[in-house]
Amino acid sequence: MTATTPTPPPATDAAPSAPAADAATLHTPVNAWFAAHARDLPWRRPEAGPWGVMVSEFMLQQTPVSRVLPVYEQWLKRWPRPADLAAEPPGEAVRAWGRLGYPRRALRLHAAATAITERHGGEVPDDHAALLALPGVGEYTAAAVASFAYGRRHAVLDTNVRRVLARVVTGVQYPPNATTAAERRLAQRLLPDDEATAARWAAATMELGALVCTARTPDCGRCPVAARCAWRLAGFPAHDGPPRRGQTYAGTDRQVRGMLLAVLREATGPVTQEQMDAVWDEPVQRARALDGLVADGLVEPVAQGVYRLPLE
DNA sequence: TAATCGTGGTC
DNA sequence: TGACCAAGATT
Repeated sequence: MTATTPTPPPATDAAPSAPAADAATLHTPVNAWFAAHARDLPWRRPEAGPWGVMVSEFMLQQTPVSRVLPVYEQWLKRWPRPADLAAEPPGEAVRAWGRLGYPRRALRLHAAATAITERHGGEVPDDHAALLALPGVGEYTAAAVASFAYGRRHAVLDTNVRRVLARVVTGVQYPPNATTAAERRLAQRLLPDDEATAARWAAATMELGALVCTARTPDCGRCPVAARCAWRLAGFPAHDGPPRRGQTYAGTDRQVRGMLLAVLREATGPVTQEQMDAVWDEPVQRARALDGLVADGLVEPVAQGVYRLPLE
């Protein structure tokens, strides 16, 4: 709703009366744009392999690329295969997660590595259903790994793709709050028939959303399908539905959990209650946050008033 | 379905 | 300057 008015594309790029966007007219320009403008991200290089792709997908859940890059490099160097990670205590994954946020992802990635080692011979599965069965892998991540790592044909619906489709095809500024069946049908309908083209399309639409068709200030002048964008052709109508609920953070349990876990991460061994009490002075909320961390398996009680990152 | 779950950068 | 946003999953 507060997005800046998009930059109009140069007149030469806009066909006078372009037809509405459809699958046939979108694949070629979007994939060509991707070929020319894709970022050189480490998990896109051949040497990353399926495990590198999976690690990146876990880290990128709700976390910007710029913050993932250094941690990704450390992880892949330290744990080049799933079995390497599975061989260490889950607490080491939590510690190495650093400040990426949502540390349960570290725990789930460790659990996924364990499952891959035990059930899949140490190889990241290439099958969507097998991927979906892994801890921390939902519909998006399963499709992303199958598509990016193995070239499979899947609709990959992340926040970028949802926004691109909402604008280019549906003609609205933003997609709904939660992914709808209609969005899935649309993504499925737009998926190229050819497997390799579909995999490229998945990465290309994501990249287009990340670099050009951004949430706040889309740069239509650089968009390969601006001439056929339904939202643009409609005159950039503003989002009407209810505003997305804000993610307030200051003073919440999440903030307290984060501060408590930071104490554990930065310590080399077990930590005393006293050390944790020092970072938050409201005792009820502090206790609730710590209980939550223990319940989630992110913190392990060692003895009365002593805690550590989980060894199992 | 809606709430919960971190952290930091941007405008 | 505070609200919004960032390759979601789980319950």
